Amino acid sequence: MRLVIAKCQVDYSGRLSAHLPMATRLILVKADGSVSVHADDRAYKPLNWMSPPCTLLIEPGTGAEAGGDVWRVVNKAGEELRITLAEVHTDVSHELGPDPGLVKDGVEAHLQELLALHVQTLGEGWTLVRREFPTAIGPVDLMCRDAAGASVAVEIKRRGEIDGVEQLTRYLELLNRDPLLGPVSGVFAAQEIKPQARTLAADRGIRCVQLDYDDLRGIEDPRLKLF
Amino acid sequence: MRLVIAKCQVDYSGRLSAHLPMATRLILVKADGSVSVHADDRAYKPLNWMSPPCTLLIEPGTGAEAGGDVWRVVNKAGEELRITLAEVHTDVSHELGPDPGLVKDGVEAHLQELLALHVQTLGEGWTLVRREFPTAIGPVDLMCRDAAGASVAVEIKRRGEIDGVEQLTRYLELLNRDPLLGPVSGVFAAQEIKPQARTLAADRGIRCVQLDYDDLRGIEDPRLKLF
DNA sequence: TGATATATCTCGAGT
DNA sequence: ACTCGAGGTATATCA
Repeated sequence: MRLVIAKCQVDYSGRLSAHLPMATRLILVKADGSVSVHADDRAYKPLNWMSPPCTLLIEPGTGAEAGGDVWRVVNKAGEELRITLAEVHTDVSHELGPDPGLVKDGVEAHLQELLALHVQTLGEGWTLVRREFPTAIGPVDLMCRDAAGASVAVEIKRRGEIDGVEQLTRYLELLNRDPLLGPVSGVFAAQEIKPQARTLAADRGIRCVQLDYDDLRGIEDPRLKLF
Repeated sequence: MRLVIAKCQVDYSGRLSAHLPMATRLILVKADGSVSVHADDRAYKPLNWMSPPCTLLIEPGTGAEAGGDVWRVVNKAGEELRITLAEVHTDVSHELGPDPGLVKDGVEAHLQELLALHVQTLGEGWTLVRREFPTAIGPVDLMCRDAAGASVAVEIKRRGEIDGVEQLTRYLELLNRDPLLGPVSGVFAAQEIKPQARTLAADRGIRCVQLDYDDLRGIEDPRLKLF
């Protein structure tokens, strides 16, 4: 990893064109060859960048002025990030080695696990038929039966948006062509459901259920509640 | 901007939980108080971060060992990024000042502007009714009339994918419920149209038009072409 | 402030 | 190589 703080001008041409006028910024060159340019705000997003795989070519500046070099970062798609250096304030390098990587908890897969364990939160007397119930166009998150024994397809999202409703609609359309399954209704379950998604679901006769991750995780054996 | 290269362990708890085992990484502290942790790969995305507005509290390590400090970065929502330092290899600071900011060209908004100015590229004798034509589920990018006076809804994307076709389909379904507008047909216009999107559009009777940004920008007053 | 749409989205998994 | 889905998406715009 090489860290350069320098006055620079940056031009990107590729999927779009973007231009950064001359100013002092941080330039990050990583071991995989990628380059990013950061201002002194926003944690997440660089002002400009080139993702790996890409190649950095340094063209020495003409004459004696400090900086002056032009860095050209190019990738296979023909995109180019061109950095023109004017004054270099800092230039340090350090070998970091590979990173052991990130461990996450609380993503959609966990919601599915938890809800599979507690389908009764969707309705009294409901039972789980199976997780990842296969269809021709992909697996339904949960297939359940309600207290009356009717089939219910459940689509789970962390954030429920319109796309998720469309997805469940496609499943339901397909599943309802199978007379053996009988009529299949739908439940759209998410930690957060956008108004648009709610509206579309209502229009399609799909029930929306808001999930609480901590509640689901905290559900105790109901027998314990007798005491 | 403060740049620290250090062996560190990182834990995030907030919208989910995430953990990074002890390893050498770059820690970026920006002037707005935001903090990000980078490995030696991937230009764009930090391993972990806290977006502004947030507060950095440094708790001195116990005893004499180098590093040892614990950094706690918290925001108003109660999310916390906790960085435990073990060995500090580099620690430099530099004042960057505000950035003049990025100038972009070629995004969807520009395509919409240009196409609104040149609806005749969609068909001889076409006219623009209005941009951002409102419907109950959101605005249609362009509403036009063809040479025969029939309504046409135009959805514009930089990259045309299946979602865009679904979106236009929803608009068309809604618009065609309004007998005053008469039958409304659809045009899906994009710089690049994925085969899947093209197929779905054909299935729905939606015409696909591939846009060329440079062509659109370069269209001159037709009268000039007489000379 | 909340909702909505865009993004050089990025990134990973699966085909 | 391409597609699809998820993301602590982030970010800007608009009500």
